[in-house]
Amino acid sequence: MSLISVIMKHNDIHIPFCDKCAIETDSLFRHLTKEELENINFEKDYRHYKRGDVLYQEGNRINGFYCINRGIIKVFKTGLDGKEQIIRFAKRGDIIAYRSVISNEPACTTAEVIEDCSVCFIPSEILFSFVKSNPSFSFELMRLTCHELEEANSYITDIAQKTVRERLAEVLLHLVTDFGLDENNYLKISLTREELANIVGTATESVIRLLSEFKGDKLIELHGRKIRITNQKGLEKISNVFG
Amino acid sequence: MSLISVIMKHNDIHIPFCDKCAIETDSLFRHLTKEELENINFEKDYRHYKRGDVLYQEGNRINGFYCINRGIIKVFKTGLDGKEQIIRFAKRGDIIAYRSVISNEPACTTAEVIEDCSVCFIPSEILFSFVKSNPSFSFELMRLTCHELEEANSYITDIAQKTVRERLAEVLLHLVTDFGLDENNYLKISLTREELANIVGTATESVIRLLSEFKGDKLIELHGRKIRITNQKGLEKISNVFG
DNA sequence: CGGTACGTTGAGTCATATCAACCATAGTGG
DNA sequence: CCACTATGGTTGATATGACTCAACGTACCG
Repeated sequence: MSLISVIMKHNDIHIPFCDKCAIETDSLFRHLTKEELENINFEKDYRHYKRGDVLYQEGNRINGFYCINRGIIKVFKTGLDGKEQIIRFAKRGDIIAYRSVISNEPACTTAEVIEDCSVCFIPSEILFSFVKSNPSFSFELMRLTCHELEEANSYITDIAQKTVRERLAEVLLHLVTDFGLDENNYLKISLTREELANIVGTATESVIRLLSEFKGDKLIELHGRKIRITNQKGLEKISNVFG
Repeated sequence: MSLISVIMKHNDIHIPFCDKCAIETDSLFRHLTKEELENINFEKDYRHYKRGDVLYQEGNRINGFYCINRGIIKVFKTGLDGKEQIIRFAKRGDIIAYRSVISNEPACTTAEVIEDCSVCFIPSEILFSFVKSNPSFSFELMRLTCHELEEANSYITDIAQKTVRERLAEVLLHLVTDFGLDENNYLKISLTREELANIVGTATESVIRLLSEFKGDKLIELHGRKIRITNQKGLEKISNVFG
């Protein structure tokens, strides 16, 4: 086996270059200068995590933020009786933990790996310096935050006013737009029933019952954790997204 | 009646100076330079609204944001069947609508006056120019947004996991911290039962029933819309704020 | 005086949570 | 290799929190 093929085979262990990654993922970092990107490249730490690993935990002080290169992470808050409420997911190109860095407070969420991840860890000071010195980066970060805020507010309205049934349909559709379907219309992300319940904000049993109801109505098919979307319009109708 | 006394009597109609106001309210604007404050002062528009007036409506394009000088505003989203979900309140020193300005999207909330207001309207361009040219202002605005985001996430967790009873107690406590109590322990803000329901995310009747239950348990007293907090510890216990 | 908005109470219903039992699968260790 | 355990999934029975609907009271306002 030649050296080249070894490199090719294990190319995921090679540290990705921020400038390349920024363009590919169309991430926030595309607003950085060449010098700034090189700066991150030099300062960052490339790390690998497996399903179930915790990147940081609610209450932890963190001294940097994460940019996801590969894999999927769930970000959740822990409520009463330790029940998780999943706030968001992060995938390639997304950054997490920046909120705690900006507000200089302990993390108010926990980040746990759902699909094996490679992430870049970037020290707080780098973020601070970019925010101070690069107005257009700063502006984009602000836009990103505003966008998340708007999503959070929408979700408050949903969760306060919609039924569990409607919310579950809506969550499935969100997963479709965020993670996409494969060639056979299977959702690319797979979650446990409990995780689904922790997004929707309901009991695991309720998710199970509603999923099999959707299945009975020929809206989806269930193959273990893989969910096939067979009637997206039907889900949209249930979810009430358009009033 | 002397000229002085006329001025004194009607001093609320005189346009407040941003530099004075920024210091008094300890608002975001304290991070602006003297020149920038003078710039706002020159460009801004001072407006008055009465209870029930709408500053801007969901879906509107807005070309500026508001800084509240006096009064109280509720900011809400309209859900299914037109039911309001109150997202936040704004009072003296708070700014609203900045999110839509930053993301350059139509407003995703409606702002309506709860207590007669005086507000300064500041054109979008001013905000943009400050964000671009004043990193410390920009940073503080980002912190503010992050703070709101964190609050929204907490509320999602609450609303998904707590009972209406717990949430109502929690909302009352939030109103205490945000608006305070007068010398007789009456909440300084008064809301209709429906408005309370639209914060908690429940039906008006449920709020009424629970309020009179709290009253029966000697936690509060009800005198029309005025609510007297007689046992704050009791409310804290019910609200489950400390696990 | 009638009208309108808000507040209150009661009765009935339903969606959803809770509790409990059971099955399937995979990993572990003796 | 098999019992053992843990985890996740499923189903049924039951309980109940909260919503809905409806009626009525109250207060203010022109």
